[in-house]
Amino acid sequence: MAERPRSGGPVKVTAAGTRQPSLTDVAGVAGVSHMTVSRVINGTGPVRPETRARVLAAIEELGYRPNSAARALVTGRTGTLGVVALESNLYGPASTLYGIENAAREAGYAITISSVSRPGRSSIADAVENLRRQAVEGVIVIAPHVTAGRALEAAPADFPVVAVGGGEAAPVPVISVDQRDGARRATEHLLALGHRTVWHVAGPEDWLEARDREAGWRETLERHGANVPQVIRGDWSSRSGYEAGRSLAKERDLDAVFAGNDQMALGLLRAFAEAGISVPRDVRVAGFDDVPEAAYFTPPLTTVRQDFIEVGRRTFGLLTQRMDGGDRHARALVVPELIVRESTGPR
Amino acid sequence: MAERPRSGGPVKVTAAGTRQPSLTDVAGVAGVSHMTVSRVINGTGPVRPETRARVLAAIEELGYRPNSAARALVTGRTGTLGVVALESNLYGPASTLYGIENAAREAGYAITISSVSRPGRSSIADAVENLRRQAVEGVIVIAPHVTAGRALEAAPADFPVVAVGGGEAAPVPVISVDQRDGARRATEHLLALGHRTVWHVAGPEDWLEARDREAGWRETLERHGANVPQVIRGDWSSRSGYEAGRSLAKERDLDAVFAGNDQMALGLLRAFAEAGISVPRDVRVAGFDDVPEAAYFTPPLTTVRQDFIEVGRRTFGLLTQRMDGGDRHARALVVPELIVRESTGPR
DNA sequence: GCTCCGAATGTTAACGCTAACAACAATGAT
DNA sequence: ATCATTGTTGTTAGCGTTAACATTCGGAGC
Repeated sequence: MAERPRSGGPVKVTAAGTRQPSLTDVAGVAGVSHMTVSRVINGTGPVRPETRARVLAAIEELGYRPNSAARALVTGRTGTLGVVALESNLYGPASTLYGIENAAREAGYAITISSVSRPGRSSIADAVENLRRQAVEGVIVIAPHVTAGRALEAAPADFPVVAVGGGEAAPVPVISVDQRDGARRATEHLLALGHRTVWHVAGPEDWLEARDREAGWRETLERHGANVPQVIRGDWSSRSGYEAGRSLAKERDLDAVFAGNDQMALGLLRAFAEAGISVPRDVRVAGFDDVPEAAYFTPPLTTVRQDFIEVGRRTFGLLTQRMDGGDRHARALVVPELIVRESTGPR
Repeated sequence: MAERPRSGGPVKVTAAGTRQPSLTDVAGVAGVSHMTVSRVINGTGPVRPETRARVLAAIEELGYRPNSAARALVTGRTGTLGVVALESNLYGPASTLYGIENAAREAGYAITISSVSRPGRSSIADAVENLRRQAVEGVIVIAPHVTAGRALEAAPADFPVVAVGGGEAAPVPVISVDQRDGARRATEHLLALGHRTVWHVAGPEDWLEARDREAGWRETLERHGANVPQVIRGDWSSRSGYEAGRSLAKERDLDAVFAGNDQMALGLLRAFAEAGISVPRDVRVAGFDDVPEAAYFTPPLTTVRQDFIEVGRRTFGLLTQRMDGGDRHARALVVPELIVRESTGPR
């Protein structure tokens, strides 16, 4: 029953103002060395149960909180990952962010974000540099943008960066949803309904997702020997979809339209309603993303669902692999799913 | 012309593997002491132009990056703020987050996020504690939730926490949009169109915003001597709005409905369309938030716009004030704006 | 020619923590 | 009884940075 004296020497107690208690303070109260306290906290090395209890009590009493800066300094690890996010309310990126944050938190990592208002080669590079200055251990770039991919081509080999949904050519691991496959599914679904061809309202040209969806649509039409109409280009917004719809409404043999995302599909529906074109009776419409509202559009929208939470989780997985020295050219594909609703329903 | 020798003693060059260069390494290359390098980097103290140039060259050459952990350890400041965000794709919270991140970045702060899947007393407290362990200098809680507010009541006085859109009773600075006023505007707009009363589809009871909007609606009706119909409760989702719409469609003298947010309004529109009820001819509908899609609903939705970017900016401002010892009971209100569209248009 | 001053630089000591090794007791084997 | 072994605790030395003080040096003032 080694009843040690409750305090050894002159203990540096939280006296001068508001200084946070340190390991040494706890050690003083518990009557042990600071090392023993460290061992209790980290579970490294053996500690006698009574000692442990005494230390835990002291920690509780002082409200001790480990100093992460000191820990990071000595271990060289910060336990923080950076995410470069496009500053937008687009459903996909936001969901991906939460997926990543969840997976990271479970694994004991914190997430620091650096947002980018307009993606561009230098802004992405700046954001990454900004995060490196925060001493993150790795960076995830959510920027499904052509220029983002280009920015990543210069990614240094000695620092782990992964990209989600972009930068196919960059020497960093990439995880993405198979946009082509999704577009193929939507297009084939429309063709199977007997339409001779399918129009397409594409997203902005500098988005990889937009390109891939367009490519998937085009390939499918060509494979089926269908005529490939002129692409109409939008910017993902409902407004641009609306404008596309206004010009499409003038088209004579308009049968089916595949929109690059749900927002633009909404704009289409709006424009068609105004023009007295009934969906699905006169024209069938499909979208992409399956935002939660899509089921309540007028009419409910057929669309392609992407599992963003899964994307986030796998992205985190790819990053940890990369941090452990994994391949710079790893790739992962998430397969989307077609959700059929009334907008492509029976007439 | 003090041409010092290019290297003094045995400089600890980046030799053993991948160790990052330190101040001392830079000092060795530049032929100065590490303190001079520190002064060049931080702009503290005088340095001769030639010396500065030499140091900058050495920094460039080695690709030196200051070690933020070491800096944080000695200064006691991490330059990081924490944000507790509700894990949702709701338009408002996501926009607020970006507003905060922008303002913070401009001021040289990094943002660490900790998301919370379901708000609750302990989960919020856990998230805050989690962030404190990351040594953030202050925390912003975006959780317009009743329980969130309650969790903040226990917020320690020695650590700066601010809340956005919640926790009216908590001893922390709060910034919020004037929900009551927004609801009043929408309700009065509908009453002014000649309706005897206005129905309300409210958000979940444990959301403060839902309560405030409901209160604003109720007050307005009472002030105008209108009958106050039974509130229908949703959960912000389009699905719940749709269900509310189905039951409202059976109501006999249904004239006008004020939905607690735009998503639920969308559900209403859908249900009414299915029931053969025309908006705005048979029923007028208003929403809340002005999500970007609202202008393209069928019909375009009258709604109350909140400036979330402004909210984010002011939240950051309030936090920095608080960190400088500002009042724990500061409050800030952002005034919303009514946007009139076809859903409450002429019949 | 000497002192004094300020500009420029250097030296030393923390900051709070973990890694590495040292020390000591109790335990069991010999 | 002796010695290695194991369990438990302590001591010391950094990690890379900034704060505080010390030093050097050239020129201004007398």
